[in-house]
Amino acid sequence: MSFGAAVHRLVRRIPRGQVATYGQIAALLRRPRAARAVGAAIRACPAGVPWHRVVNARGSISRRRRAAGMLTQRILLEQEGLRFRRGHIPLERFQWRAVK
DNA sequence: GACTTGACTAGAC
DNA sequence: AGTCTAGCCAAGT
Repeated sequence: MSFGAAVHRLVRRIPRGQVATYGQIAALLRRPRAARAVGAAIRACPAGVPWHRVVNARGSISRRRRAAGMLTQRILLEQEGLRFRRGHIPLERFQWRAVK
């Protein structure tokens, strides 16, 4: 199974109202230094994958080449009840605690 | 199969 | 507190 497919499978498990970080996803896949590659994988994720629940290590939305998607991500997260404080989501409260 | 490209990160200044 | 840097790694070309 490709790395990308593994990322998508894992992202689908993030519950509504919670978020995970790129580095966290990488670590869960036993590739602790592949955070960047996680971003690349999420860039092309299939429909149905809650890609918006993945944020950077500070709990904020990462910059893209084209900023359009950033607002979309924020809106989707707020629709799930998450609130931004000072430009970021407080991870201590809303980060997904994966079992594995 | 050799570059290039980032939706990354931790650390240094 | 804001920027910069150096590693990193899978995908795309």
